[in-house]
Amino acid sequence: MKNPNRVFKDEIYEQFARIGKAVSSSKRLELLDLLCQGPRSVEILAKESSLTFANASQHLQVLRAARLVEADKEGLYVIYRLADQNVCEFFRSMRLLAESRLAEVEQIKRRFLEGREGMEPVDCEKLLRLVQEGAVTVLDVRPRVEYNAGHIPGALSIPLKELQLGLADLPRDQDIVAYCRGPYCVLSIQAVEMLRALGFKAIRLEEGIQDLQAMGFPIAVNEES
Amino acid sequence: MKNPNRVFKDEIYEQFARIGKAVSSSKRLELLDLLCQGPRSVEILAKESSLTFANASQHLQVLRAARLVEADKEGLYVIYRLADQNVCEFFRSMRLLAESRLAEVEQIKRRFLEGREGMEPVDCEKLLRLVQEGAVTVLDVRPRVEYNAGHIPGALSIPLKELQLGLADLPRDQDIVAYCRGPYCVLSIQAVEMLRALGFKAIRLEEGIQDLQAMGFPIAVNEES
DNA sequence: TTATTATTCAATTAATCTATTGAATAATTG
DNA sequence: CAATTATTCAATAGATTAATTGAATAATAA
Repeated sequence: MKNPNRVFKDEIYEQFARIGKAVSSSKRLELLDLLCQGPRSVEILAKESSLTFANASQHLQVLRAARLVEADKEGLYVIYRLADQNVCEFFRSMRLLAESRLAEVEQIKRRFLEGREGMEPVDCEKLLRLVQEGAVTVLDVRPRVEYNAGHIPGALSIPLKELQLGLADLPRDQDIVAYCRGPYCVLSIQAVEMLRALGFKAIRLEEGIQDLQAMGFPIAVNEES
Repeated sequence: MKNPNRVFKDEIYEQFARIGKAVSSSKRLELLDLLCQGPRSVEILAKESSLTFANASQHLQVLRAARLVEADKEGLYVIYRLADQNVCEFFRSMRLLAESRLAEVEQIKRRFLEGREGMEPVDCEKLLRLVQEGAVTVLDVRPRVEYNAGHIPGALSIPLKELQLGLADLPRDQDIVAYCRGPYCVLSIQAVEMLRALGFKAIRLEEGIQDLQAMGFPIAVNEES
């Protein structure tokens, strides 16, 4: 039972499993997905993922122990961020694997969109065509910090919470394509529903910035002030 | 507590976590790694991973429940295989993430190779050069079935177990580059040690077929008889 | 200094996972 | 048919994990 080859393999796969264990909880995956959008404080992460602070903090520490995220204290806040961009790509490949292998994902998505007619998203190739024709306004409804960290070039930033106030900036005669963090972020769905109710022609882009980036589309960044 | 957006997110991330749970055990990762080399019976998988049959069977069923592997009964044997090639790529990206983020992996590898002088592997760019110069014999020491499923073009197949018998086919005046399943498979290390003890000039390639394939190198396949 | 705020720690409980054992099943062979 | 072989199932004990609660810490503001 002490064959050195066996010990070696056990130790190595045990290390790989550290990554697996870190991503084996739905809440940690949600936190990781949020962190793919940019660094955040525990407080914000906890709110966005409907966790208590203590609970979010514990999950973040598990992610940190697996070296997927890092944290720095900035004044009163602890700011967590991805340890590096590969983590974001790894998360994405896991998501894509789940989407392609687990029929339940499609099912859950369909059930959620049930009764919301015309919520079928445009895909990003089509968006690109529309943009090039100049026939469309692209609208980023994520919080402003996320827009600053990376957005579709030329997109307008109106966070969902401020949408009521920002209506004046939106054209009534053009299609509006709203996007947010990706297929499982509901901000763009809410934005489209709201805009339609107000008489705008709004449609939804399913992909988030991470997806577009991975697909090779250009991304615009605003320097932090 | 029944906000439909929250329910949707919980359900979606719970699905993603199915993949994470499946790869959160070191033994399942070892099984998955083996299956990346090709389909196997429970018996063989159990032996290679030092698990009891019952235990291997249970782990394989967990992998199957996450839809990462599939199984078919062929006569007396149940043959497990990867559900699709993306699973192999996902495993590889997880391995690369662990290698880049977890210093312990490098440490364990170093400790294992300690005392085995000159076991530093050649990298595959260098191998390519050597092959093109015709100055080298490439030796695949994996079991014959794995060789048949995919190997380096022009490589000689002598499974480690048959190496003693196959020595006559090996040149004494040329470098021999042995390879196996990858950096955590010890077959090529054992082969190189054995060959050196017998006076051959042997070196090791760290990468396995999966890595070479992912890097875009050509792979040769023998049709099954 | 005290109070406030954000985060972490510690202890508990409930739930889940792992390895182990031995029995059950199912296909094949004698 | 009985025996053999490969695999799975079921039951258990031990270990690990997750959520909850309330207290502790650490930085800042009053």
